[in-house]
Amino acid sequence: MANPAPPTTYQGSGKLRPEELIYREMLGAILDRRLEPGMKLIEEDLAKTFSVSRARIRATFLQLAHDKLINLVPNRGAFIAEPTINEAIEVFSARRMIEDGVVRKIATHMTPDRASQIRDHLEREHQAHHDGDHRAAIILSGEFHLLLARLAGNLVIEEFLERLILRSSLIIAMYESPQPVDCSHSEHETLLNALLGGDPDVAAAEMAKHLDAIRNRLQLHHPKPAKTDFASIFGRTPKSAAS
Amino acid sequence: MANPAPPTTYQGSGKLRPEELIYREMLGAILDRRLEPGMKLIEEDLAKTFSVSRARIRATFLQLAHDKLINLVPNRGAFIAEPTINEAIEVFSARRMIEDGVVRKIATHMTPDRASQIRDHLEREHQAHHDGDHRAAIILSGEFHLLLARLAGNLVIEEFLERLILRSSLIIAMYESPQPVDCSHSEHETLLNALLGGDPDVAAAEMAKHLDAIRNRLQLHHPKPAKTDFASIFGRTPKSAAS
DNA sequence: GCATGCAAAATTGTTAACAATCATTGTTTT
DNA sequence: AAAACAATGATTGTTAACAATTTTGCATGC
Repeated sequence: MANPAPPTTYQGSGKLRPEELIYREMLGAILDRRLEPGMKLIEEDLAKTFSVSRARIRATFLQLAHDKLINLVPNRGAFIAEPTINEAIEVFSARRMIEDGVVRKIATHMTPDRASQIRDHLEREHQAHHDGDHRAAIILSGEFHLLLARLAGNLVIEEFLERLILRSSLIIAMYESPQPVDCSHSEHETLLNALLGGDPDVAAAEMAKHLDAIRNRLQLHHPKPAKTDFASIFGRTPKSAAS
Repeated sequence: MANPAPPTTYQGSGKLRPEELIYREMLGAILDRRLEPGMKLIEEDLAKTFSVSRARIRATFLQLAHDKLINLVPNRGAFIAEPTINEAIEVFSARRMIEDGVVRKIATHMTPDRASQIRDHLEREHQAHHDGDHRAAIILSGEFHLLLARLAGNLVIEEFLERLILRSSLIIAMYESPQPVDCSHSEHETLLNALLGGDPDVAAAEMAKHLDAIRNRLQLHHPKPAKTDFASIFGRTPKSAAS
């Protein structure tokens, strides 16, 4: 009894809730490395910064933690995630698995409309490269993969891959080589050609090659110190420092 | 500066936080259909039921919403999710994609230890069937797929599939045929044999067949009314009723 | 000098009260 | 009678204060 009303509609349809806004704001800061891995996030400071209540910051933390972008430890607070090497490997391995299915589906169901959507995106990537807009290039590079997922026509996969791509971005930010990573925009063109070929095996192989290439560009050996590591800053080895 | 301490450890290691407990409690109620799709969840009632603050219920809602088990609509509250037919199709399609990769990996990397783990699980499924413990059988059936994901050795995939399986369970609860669904425990044995065969293509095909079989056992046409539908209860069609 | 223990400050976790919003019921108007 | 309108009650959203915990700084003793 007392079963009042059906929910009817979906939640966040039109306008952006402030909660979502803060999420994206922090996300951007993380990917820009203005917030470095391991850094502590103090609720009250953030609340004042964004002019919202602490409760909302708390809710945002839960979202970020669910996406593995921060670590939430009880009674201690929130910290920017520090993906381990093993985690990095697993994320890219997972993407290989997922995107394998994605490109296979697209390759066997290519249409002129889809092809032009991909081409349009590549054009934007090319433009960003030409303009030297490194940040935009990185973002567009991630969105390329997201576009493919969308074209595969499965919202579940699309949402999952979106989170994986965000995680990948954090990993890339944490492990990228000193010289800026080539955003592999030319590899995306190669991929489009493979997709147009229509052979799912070829397309899948190309995607696997691409993801491996991204991973291999990382320096998955010594993560950048990130946190205030005075030993490396001052070039001497501490006698009994932490860890 | 002021970058005090690294997070060091992972969050929920040993003991179960009350938050997690409430999540599982509600989850069980949803899968048991004690909480029916579309039903409204009132914060204060739940808070009193579990003897916690409303804030914690709120946090739990966020988790459940992230896993698509409830819908959160602003200013209106939380409702048990009512997966649409299209959503159901996409969830199973996504599982096909993921589990394709999973069984391929297992088939090509089978070891005696892994095989015996699977056999042990099948034994438990068999036991549940024999005991007529329907609820246990359903849970074990889901955990079979989760075990395969674990054996594939990728935590990212494992966690994602866990959520997908929970969603599947809600879908099954919502769309299952009047007579209880055969939990396909024999199909799992067929799958094990395919995995032991070592041919990834055969194993993948068997998994696809299995997932399709589950989906086909559903009645993806008329979702059970669930909510208080007086029109159907009293057997007459309202003149200008909703929808 | 280094470790240990204690006190103060900072931070998170929790609770309770208040404000805003929505659903329902009852009333009025056309 | 049907639709628009208004008042009530229930429920969510927000804020602020308080309690519990952790971290930090400092003093003490070895």
